[in-house]
Amino acid sequence: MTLPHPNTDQISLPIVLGVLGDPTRLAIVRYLASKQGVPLNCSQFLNFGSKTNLSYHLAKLREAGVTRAEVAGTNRMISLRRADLDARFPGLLDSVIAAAGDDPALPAVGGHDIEVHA
Amino acid sequence: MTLPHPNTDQISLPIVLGVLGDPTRLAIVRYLASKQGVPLNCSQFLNFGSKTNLSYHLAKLREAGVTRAEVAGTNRMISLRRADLDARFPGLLDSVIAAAGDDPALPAVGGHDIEVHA
DNA sequence: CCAATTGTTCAATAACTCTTGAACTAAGGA
DNA sequence: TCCTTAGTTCAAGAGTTATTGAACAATTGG
Repeated sequence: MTLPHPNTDQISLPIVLGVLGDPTRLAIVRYLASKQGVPLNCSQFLNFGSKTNLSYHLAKLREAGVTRAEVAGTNRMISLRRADLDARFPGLLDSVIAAAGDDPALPAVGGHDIEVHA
Repeated sequence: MTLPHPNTDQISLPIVLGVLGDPTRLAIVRYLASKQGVPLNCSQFLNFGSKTNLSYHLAKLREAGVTRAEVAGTNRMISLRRADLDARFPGLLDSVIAAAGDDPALPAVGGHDIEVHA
């Protein structure tokens, strides 16, 4: 029941760059980075289009080695593979996240905070 | 007769990442970086596919703000916009180039050195 | 067991990307 | 002037990507 992930040495630079070259995915990565290593389930960022589309983009990120998805019941806990990416491409993720933070043209880091009781 | 380039503040992160997420263009960038700021004309890297295709990829790089192309007679002198990219996305270009340098799966930094007399 | 919740997979479609050859423009040199 | 050299533009093709709704699987809770 575990989902397929590349291991660290299989992560490819052009694939990672290509995957990050999409505004939706960049926003997802930025959102994950803003949560400082806490894994999150998908429903916390349903701002990113339809359910199907989010699933599609999360699969792209996972298959590229940018994120990790762990199955927890009916949820998938998504986290950034910070350490793996830093080991493979030192400084890359940090500079991308920093650059994304400055860019007002990007979709805002959405994700409603969890509210008990709506 | 000058070709269109974005100015520094128009350079977009997702576009730059998308443009760099192609092995051919990454190889071109890597080649330019290896020449340390010396502008080059196109014919020096005709290893990158057909003439048309090289023109296509160089236009992508230029339009994204990654390279500058200056017209010099019948040649175009191509250079990396290092300073502009560093100003806009600090550390990004360096980490990409460093990462590309380690990746054996990427096309080699070709570009035949200019030989007088074949 | 039945229903609700989470997320994936499938099929379809519109849009975009890469690649090519042929035709073109523009500058330089004999 | 005519030929060559350097690149671009055009038209077309194959292939890929992003997006959607419908149908599906799997877990949790009554």
